[in-house]
Amino acid sequence: MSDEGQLSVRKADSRRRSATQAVTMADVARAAGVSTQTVSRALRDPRSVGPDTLARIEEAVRETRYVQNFAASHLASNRSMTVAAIIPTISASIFAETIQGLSDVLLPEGYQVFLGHTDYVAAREESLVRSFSGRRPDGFFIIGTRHTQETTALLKRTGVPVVESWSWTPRPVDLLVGFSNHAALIRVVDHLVERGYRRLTFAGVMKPGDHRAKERLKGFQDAHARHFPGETPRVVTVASSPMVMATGVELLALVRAQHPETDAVVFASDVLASGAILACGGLGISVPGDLAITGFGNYDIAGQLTPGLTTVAIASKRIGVESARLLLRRMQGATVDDRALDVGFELLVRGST
Amino acid sequence: MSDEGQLSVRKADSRRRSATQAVTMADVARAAGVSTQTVSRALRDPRSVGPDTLARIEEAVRETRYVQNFAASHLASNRSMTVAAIIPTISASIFAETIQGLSDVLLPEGYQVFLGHTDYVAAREESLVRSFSGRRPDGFFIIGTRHTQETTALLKRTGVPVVESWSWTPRPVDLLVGFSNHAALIRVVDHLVERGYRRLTFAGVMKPGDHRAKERLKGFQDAHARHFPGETPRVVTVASSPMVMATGVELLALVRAQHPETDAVVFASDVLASGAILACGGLGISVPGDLAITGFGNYDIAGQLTPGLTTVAIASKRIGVESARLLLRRMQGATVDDRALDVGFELLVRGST
DNA sequence: ACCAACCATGTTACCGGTCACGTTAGCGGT
DNA sequence: ACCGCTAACGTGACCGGTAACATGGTTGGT
Repeated sequence: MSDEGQLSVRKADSRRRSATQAVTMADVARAAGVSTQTVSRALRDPRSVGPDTLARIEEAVRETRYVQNFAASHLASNRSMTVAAIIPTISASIFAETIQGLSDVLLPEGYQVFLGHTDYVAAREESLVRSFSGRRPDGFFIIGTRHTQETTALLKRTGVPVVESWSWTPRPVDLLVGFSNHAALIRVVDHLVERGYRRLTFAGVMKPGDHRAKERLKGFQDAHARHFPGETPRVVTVASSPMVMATGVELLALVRAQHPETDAVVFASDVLASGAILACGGLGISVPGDLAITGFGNYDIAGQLTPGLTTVAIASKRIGVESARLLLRRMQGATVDDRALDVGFELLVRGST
Repeated sequence: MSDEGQLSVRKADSRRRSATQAVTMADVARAAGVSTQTVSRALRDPRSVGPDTLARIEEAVRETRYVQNFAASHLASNRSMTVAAIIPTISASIFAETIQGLSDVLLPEGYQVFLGHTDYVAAREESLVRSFSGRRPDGFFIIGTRHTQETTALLKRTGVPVVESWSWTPRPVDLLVGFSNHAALIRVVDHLVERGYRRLTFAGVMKPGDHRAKERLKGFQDAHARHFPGETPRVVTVASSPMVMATGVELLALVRAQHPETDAVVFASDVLASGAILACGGLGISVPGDLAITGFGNYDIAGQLTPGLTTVAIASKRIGVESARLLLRRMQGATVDDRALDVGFELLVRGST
């Protein structure tokens, strides 16, 4: 009691290392007249201490402007209250929504999200997992299901729950929240064939590490083989162009040059398809009269174009939300019965087909 | 070599708390035949130990699969090697690019990025800063320059560098990397007037906490007052609609209903302007013949529309990159001479005006 | 009245690193 | 031979919390 006001004094030990004059839990304990353990209890579970003790501690926290040090907490309790998220690129708004969903669920529970992006390079993914592991996250969230062998091994060794997403695999590392890109493209092709289109061409950006794009291409090829046995599926790709509308325009030109008989273009993304639809206006190509066009992702623009873009809608935010829920359950010690969740997809038929 | 496979043995001390069988620095030290201090030195500055010792330690790290524990490092050294980033929303691709720039620079330097989003709510910003402070980040990056008083106080008390961005203020909390939204809109209005437009209307989404949108509106109003003294500037806003193209269509309808004489619409964002331009096609409105349209942000779509969208280009990725560089310099102990960096903006005149 | 069960709180050791400082060996100069 | 200096490495204390166990006071059933 009598040492009230000594908070800032903090014996000026010349060996003191930290530059900060940080208030510690001991300061709060002194101000409240209890032990540090009681302060710790009050902060992590207020009901575990007596009501007036709690009030005194809360007052002491306010008075001293105490801010808990998570690093110490982490070290002592072996829980970091963080989740590491690894995505191909932040700039793609569709992944951003997933991250938004993820953090919408995790932040209120006291977890914080580390973000890293791989730019579709497997080696970067591996080095990210490696460096993130040093933070001892309580969970991992990763977009994609294909990793280097070492990445998979690293993830398994962490001993914490791992969610893979945005894709599908029979053998997830741990948990899975995704859908089949392959099945989605089959649905697109079925739809086009049903509408009477016969000369389909797939067009997309194929970055070496973008396995979701590869799965889509594979779906196109498999469906094509089923509908048109013996015919070689038409495929036009660029490897290094950025995922922007101008690339869609470029791809459209390639399609018309290499496969002029094409009556429907299946784009690997709405971004590309939108660029192509807009370009068709200037080129005097009627959509879907001369050429049908499909996209993937159901971006904002898909419904605003004239004609509207037929595309595959993915519940991107929901992927984040469900992943967070799975992680939470596991991080809180519960067991999860269904380790794989298929969020599916929806074919949205609009004017472009 | 021969003790391969014994890693998991680790004397089963019944009082051992951590659930993990984690390899510690002591394990590495034992394997290499040195003290933990030497291992620590080898990891943080390889040149500070002898070359053959270094080789032995590196071999021991590999053999034991040691992963450094940053929490312990943080606690002991008082540096967390993290940066907290707070943005209004992750979904807006334009902020995503800034974050991409930020982490592109910080990750290679060993810093990791915590991400939180406020949804344009000041109270959420405050609670984010509060909870992030517990992680003791070595720096803060925030989009926006307007905060609650308490937020500002919290930021200052952390004692670490803080970058505010995407806006401008004569009194930053610490560092500033941004531009004047106000000046940008003045430039837009000047351009329209120069082109002969006389009946301008501003249209945008005005979320209560979106100060950048407010600054743009203010810029419009001030420029309008200068060009058309005495006239009341026309302004159409919605408060709660999401920032999507459909909202642009909605705003266009409002403009035509409330101010039918309008000959130029100044949108607060490219997203809205793009929706409006696309809708004009369907409504038989000629752009820029009947109506000129401008946007803000120079999104991908702006250059692909017909007509192209006149807009203001912001170096959004560069904001992240420069912010990271400033933070790095300060986190590494250097002093920064120029605490405020104006990345400017560029008016891109296209067909829509 | 007695003892078990329980609640609120304190005590002790420890989490896994790093800092400050100490020690040792090797070297050249005088 | 002595001294000082430097490079390389070790020792002990400490960072700021929390788990496990211990303690003292209440309560309630028999």
